[in-house]
Amino acid sequence: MRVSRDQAEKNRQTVIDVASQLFREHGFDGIGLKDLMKAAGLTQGAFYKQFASKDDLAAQASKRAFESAYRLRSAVAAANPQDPLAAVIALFLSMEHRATRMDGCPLVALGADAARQGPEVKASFEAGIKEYLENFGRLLGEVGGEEPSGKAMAILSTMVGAVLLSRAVNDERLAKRFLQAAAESVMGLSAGAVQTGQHQ
Amino acid sequence: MRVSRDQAEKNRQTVIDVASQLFREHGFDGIGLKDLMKAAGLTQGAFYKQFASKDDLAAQASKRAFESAYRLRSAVAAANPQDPLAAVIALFLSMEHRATRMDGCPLVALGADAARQGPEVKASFEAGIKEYLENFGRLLGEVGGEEPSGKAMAILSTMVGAVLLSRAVNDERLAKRFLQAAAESVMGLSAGAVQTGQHQ
DNA sequence: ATTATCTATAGATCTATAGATAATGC
DNA sequence: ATTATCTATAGATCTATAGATAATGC
Repeated sequence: MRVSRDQAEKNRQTVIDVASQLFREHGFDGIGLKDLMKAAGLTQGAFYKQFASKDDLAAQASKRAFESAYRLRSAVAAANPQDPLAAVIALFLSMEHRATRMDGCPLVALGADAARQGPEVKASFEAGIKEYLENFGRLLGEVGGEEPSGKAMAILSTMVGAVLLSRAVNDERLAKRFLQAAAESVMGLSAGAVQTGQHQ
Repeated sequence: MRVSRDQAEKNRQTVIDVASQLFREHGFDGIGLKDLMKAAGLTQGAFYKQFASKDDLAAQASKRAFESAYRLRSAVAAANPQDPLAAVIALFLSMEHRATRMDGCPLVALGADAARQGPEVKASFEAGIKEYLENFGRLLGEVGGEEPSGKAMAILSTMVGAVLLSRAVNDERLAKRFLQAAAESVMGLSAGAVQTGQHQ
């Protein structure tokens, strides 16, 4: 029954990965520990050797979700050196992003849930939001001031709101128009940004 | 024990009102029927004479939440005939709105939850979103075309995202800056709107 | 000897239903 | 006679814990 420490650590990472997806899909309250552990290939009994509580897992899974969102943005930016910001915006405001809650932005999927959670989860979200803002600031060609810029905050707000609203309506045409309207608005906001061809 | 039909109908309305607030506060999965009925001054047993299921109540409570949001927008617009749009925007992007989830915009509080709910709840949200867009279209001075305008969609997306993000961070200063950045961006988008002094 | 995972379970809570009760509505 | 609400409960599920098991790590 017992596995090696190496394997135990791998199992723990799998639980966090799986939880980061299933929480985004069902909400923090929409899935139980039994189903989470089963999806990770374990039983519920193993949970409390790995995590202090469901809240603890929620905080770690949130952090993980922001990490994979960051990795995806970086990869897309690197693949489009001529206009990395436009590429990141297009990815965020795509119908594919709307369709894949499980792998999408945690702010859209869990932002409202996070506002109701304990301090651990909220800390993960606050850090994730600041990372988004720094990231956008750099893509906008801003010098790395310590304060996030209003422009970055407006862009993030618009994109998060648009994907949220596009998911809340069944009408696919309306959903698409939300994403397009946000894209136009955000591209307008980012116009005038220095195009250095550099990113990260 | 039995009450008059009049009183029974009043009780039903109270349940819907209370649920529209408590769902916004705790999420659809964050509060049970027992607590909802208790908050309405009844016991859980009375629930199923009034509603078909929790989903049914969720759909009706969502509709009610959009109605009271609409009433509030109308009142604020009527009280500020010189610039009703600016007044509605200022209300939406206020720290008071951020603080009162229970009485605030259902899109911010429950938009992500709604995307995971059944068709009844989603229908309430779709109708509520279309109402917001028509409302903003009129305030922008647009003639009432059948299609919501991209401008109205961008404004709604930005405001919903900004309040959502402002609630997800603990840092009050950052929260305020999100709202301010969104206000500036949205006022820029709405510039050029016809100022007729008429509303509704 | 230690420990990662398992099965089993405690105790609380969830949605939904059943039957009793007491007031309304005819 | 009808029925709105109550108490009580069924059956499922939730988080968390306890103790058994079997493999690792020393």
